[in-house]
Amino acid sequence: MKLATEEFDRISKALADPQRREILQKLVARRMNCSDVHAMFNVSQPTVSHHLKELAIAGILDKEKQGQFCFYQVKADVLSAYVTELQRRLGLEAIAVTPRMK
Amino acid sequence: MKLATEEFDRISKALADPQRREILQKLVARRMNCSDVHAMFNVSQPTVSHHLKELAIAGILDKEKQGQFCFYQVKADVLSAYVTELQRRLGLEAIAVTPRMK
DNA sequence: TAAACATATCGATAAACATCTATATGATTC
DNA sequence: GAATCATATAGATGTTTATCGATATGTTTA
Repeated sequence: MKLATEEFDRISKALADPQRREILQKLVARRMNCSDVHAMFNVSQPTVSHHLKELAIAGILDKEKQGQFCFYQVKADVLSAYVTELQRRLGLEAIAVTPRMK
Repeated sequence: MKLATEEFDRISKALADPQRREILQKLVARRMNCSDVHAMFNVSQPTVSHHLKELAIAGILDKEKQGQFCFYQVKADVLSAYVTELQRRLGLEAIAVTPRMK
């Protein structure tokens, strides 16, 4: 999977915020809905919603609506592609990066 | 090499800006001084100086003064450590990342 | 259908930041 | 030592952004 420059830029920016990185890390462990995430952090529900949206727009979260709930899930292949591209740009050995789990 | 959370945060933020990433990429190819970098981009000299400072504070550039010139050089080991830590946090296989050249 | 719940959007605010011009500092050269 | 060059700092400006409270929208349940 090849990332366009625009996508790469978006992801870099999405990963720049510590709060967003923490949210993402929780979602790496398991798929969750908005209120699950909200319960884990000391920020308001709109703030969580905003961050999830940013991560989804960046393409690293998949959003799936189920009734009144909205589940967010990490797109490991996009993250892999991002890290690979980052390595390339930084002049590091481009070892293929694979998701830990299927 | 293990990165503290604070260093990791700094680097993430340093890599969030496209202009800074482009500057960094030029420095990956070869060590340069400030005016060399300045000549490559359409931003003012103070802006270049600012970006180089940010990258240096983040720990991914080494700054070496030689007379009136100031050379900046990529610290590949720090970048490697950053990418490795990023992979770990993103739940990707933690394959050791090594610099392309010694 | 009314109440409760989950999520998103709106509008505001304060802080961070990328950039500029002007200037200071320090090194080289004539 | 005056002029020139390389870099850094100061101060200002406009933009982006992280966050909030209030509210809208849509869904489930009593």
